[in-house]
Amino acid sequence: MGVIRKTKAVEVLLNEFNNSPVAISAKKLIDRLGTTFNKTTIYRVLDKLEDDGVLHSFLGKEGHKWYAKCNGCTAAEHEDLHPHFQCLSCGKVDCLTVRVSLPEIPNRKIEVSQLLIQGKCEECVV
Amino acid sequence: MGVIRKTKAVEVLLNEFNNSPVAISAKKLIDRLGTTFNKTTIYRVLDKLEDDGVLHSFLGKEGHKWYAKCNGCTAAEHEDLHPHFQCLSCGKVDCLTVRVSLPEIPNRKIEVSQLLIQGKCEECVV
DNA sequence: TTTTTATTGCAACACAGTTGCGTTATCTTT
DNA sequence: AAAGATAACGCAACTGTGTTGCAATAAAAA
Repeated sequence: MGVIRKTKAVEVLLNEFNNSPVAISAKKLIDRLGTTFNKTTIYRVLDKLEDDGVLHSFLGKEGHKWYAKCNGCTAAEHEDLHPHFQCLSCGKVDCLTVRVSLPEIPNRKIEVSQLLIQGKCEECVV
Repeated sequence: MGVIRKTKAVEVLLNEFNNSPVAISAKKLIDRLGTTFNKTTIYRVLDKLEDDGVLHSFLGKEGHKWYAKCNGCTAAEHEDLHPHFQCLSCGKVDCLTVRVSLPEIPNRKIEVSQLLIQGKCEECVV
């Protein structure tokens, strides 16, 4: 696949991620841009950007999909194995820069992995 | 909360987990037992067993809920921080016995964490 | 400018999980 | 053992993300 045409939707969505250091959920993007673009379009553009290695996705608190900019991923392979931190108070999700060492698992082939850590973020820890 | 009454549904569901070394998804339990019990009942019993520290839950591949027996959890606190392995071919989910050391995260309070590793299980690796 | 076809919007759908409420079953009290 | 209290159940209708089919539109190629 791959993003072929530079459309308004692609441009606006990329802009959202360039202006945000944190991850954004599909739902939030629809809340934000749903009057300008149809939700179907938003879901489809996010899908494509992920296939292209521009964004990576993961599942947050309630199984909802979140997206964030990739670092060093290609369309061929998503290299991001970094953990995500979701605040249980404000809902915010950060990409953590730490690398996690996966445990040894005999006889199995690891393809993807995602580590979601939940708790209270800097602002919500009183 | 806590499971108070020993009903048929509780008994049958506990039995499912006692006979299974792997995790089971809520959906699969409904497929299996949906003619005997209403799906609402199944969801509610699973909820309760989790509150009681009998089962722990986590999110699998598509954000679906999976349950497995707890080891050393109490109603007060779920101690299970072990990772889960889901096979992308057959869908099976195992609880891994390895402990994962979480990365240091300054200024944040970690409450829960879940590590889902995906790939091919022993039987599906050719 | 015309043609090609990727992308969009719309409406309807899919489906795991939830909620309200009247009924039933379990446990307690007498 | 029977009556009363209430937790648990079944049912039906509902939520809310996310998806699909298809006709209309717009980006890029010819």
